[in-house]
Amino acid sequence: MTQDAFSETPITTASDQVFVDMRREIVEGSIVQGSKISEPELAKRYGVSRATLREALNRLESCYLVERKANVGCRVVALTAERLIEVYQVRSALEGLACRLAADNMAADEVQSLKQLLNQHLKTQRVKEGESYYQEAGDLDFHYRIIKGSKNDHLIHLLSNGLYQLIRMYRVQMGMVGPRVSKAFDEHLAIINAIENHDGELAELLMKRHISASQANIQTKFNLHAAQNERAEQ
Amino acid sequence: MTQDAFSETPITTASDQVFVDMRREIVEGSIVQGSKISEPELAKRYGVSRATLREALNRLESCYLVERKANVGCRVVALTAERLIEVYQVRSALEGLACRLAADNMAADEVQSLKQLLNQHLKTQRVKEGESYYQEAGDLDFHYRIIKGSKNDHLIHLLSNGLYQLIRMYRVQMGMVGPRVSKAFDEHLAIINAIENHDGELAELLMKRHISASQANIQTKFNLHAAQNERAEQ
DNA sequence: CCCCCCAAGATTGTCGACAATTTATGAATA
DNA sequence: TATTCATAAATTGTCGACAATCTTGGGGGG
Repeated sequence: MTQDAFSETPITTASDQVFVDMRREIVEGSIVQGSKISEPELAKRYGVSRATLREALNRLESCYLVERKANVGCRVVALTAERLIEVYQVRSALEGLACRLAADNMAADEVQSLKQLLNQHLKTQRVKEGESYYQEAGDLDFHYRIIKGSKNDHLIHLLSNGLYQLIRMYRVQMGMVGPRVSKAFDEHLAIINAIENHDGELAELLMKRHISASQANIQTKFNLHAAQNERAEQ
Repeated sequence: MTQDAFSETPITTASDQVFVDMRREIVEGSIVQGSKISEPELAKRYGVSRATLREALNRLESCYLVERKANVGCRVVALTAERLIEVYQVRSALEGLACRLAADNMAADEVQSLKQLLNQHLKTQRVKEGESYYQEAGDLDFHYRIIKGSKNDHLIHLLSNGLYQLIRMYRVQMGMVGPRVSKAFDEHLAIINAIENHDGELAELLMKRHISASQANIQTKFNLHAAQNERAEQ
């Protein structure tokens, strides 16, 4: 599974392409957070007309990566501590729900496949100790499968097309490569066990706790970042 | 508070106007659920160019009122029983969260104002017995204030600009004027009391239960509707 | 010296037309 | 008669240009 796991959009039209490209650049920070977006400039850069670019901007707004004001323009979302908290509060509630539903609705083979994936991640983790593979792609993959396991299309859309790009943006730009790898693995294991036992209540609780831990982890990095920036400005 | 309580968008541009107009027509059923949308036709009807109309369609898609397929077109969302369940599962989780946060973050005067509003609704309800005023506008108002009381902007946006138009669409088109009025009032009272006592856990629980009851109520109407339609088709 | 106002420049919103794709129509074949 | 394929019609996607709005810079008045 690639880093574009959550973008299941088949790219047919030109604005699709621009949307996907811009999304990657924003998430990775090539287009810096908080910066203003000039329509004529970017249209030229991507080699499309302004109408096509605006179509892409609309979709980026839908997934909270840019913000728009009438007659003023677009700017990339700013990664603040407050927003991080807000997003994670919402994420916790929604993914908790997804987890509870998955305990009822996930097919047996889906559960088995996910357990297998976890084991595979464990191996990979041992081999590439210290690498960010597991934390980045592996973690996303795990969460994504559970979300889909909820079988609630509205919820799936809300999380994969709505929140996760923003979450990834925080993770990538904060440089999430911490020592949480092994801990996260254990937490993942407990969650999948609860799901396998169809214990929705427990699964929800564990997922919420897992996400809280993840939030605390990012927040630490965030403060570190902020401190660095302050020092740099002096 | 009007029925447009959840549309806080100041209408500056032409596409804003089309967006608001179309949203009302879709929610109220003037543009029938499930029907295909012809861009040239509607553009002419609203007296704007296709570009402007498409801008509005993009926003309608963002709040789940229309669905889009590349190179095929737009159609109004279809009100199915499955979707109703999905939406209410999400609503329950999100508004439960909002309620829990409101118990911590709502200012004392906001709480007082809300209690006052409830009493006012009680009076109005007695006067206009059987009218749908309370259930429609009053209920929306109550929920909206709590959502805003969460002070979580992301959550507020997700609910008011995202879910509530779709919820209203179900309620309006199912003709929600039931006998749940007095029951709903008691439930609202219990919720606001929990919030006043800063008991977030209880407030969340009560809100989730309140929403479940509301869902059951709509679902009954929905089945009635479906039965009627079946009979009509024979 | 600061503030307000006005004009010039730049940016966004809107329009009509063209290109690309999908859908409808109908003739030919099995 | 049902099916398939090719062609025509209609719809969506994209473009470049114009209109409306906001921003910037400078000059005049307090």
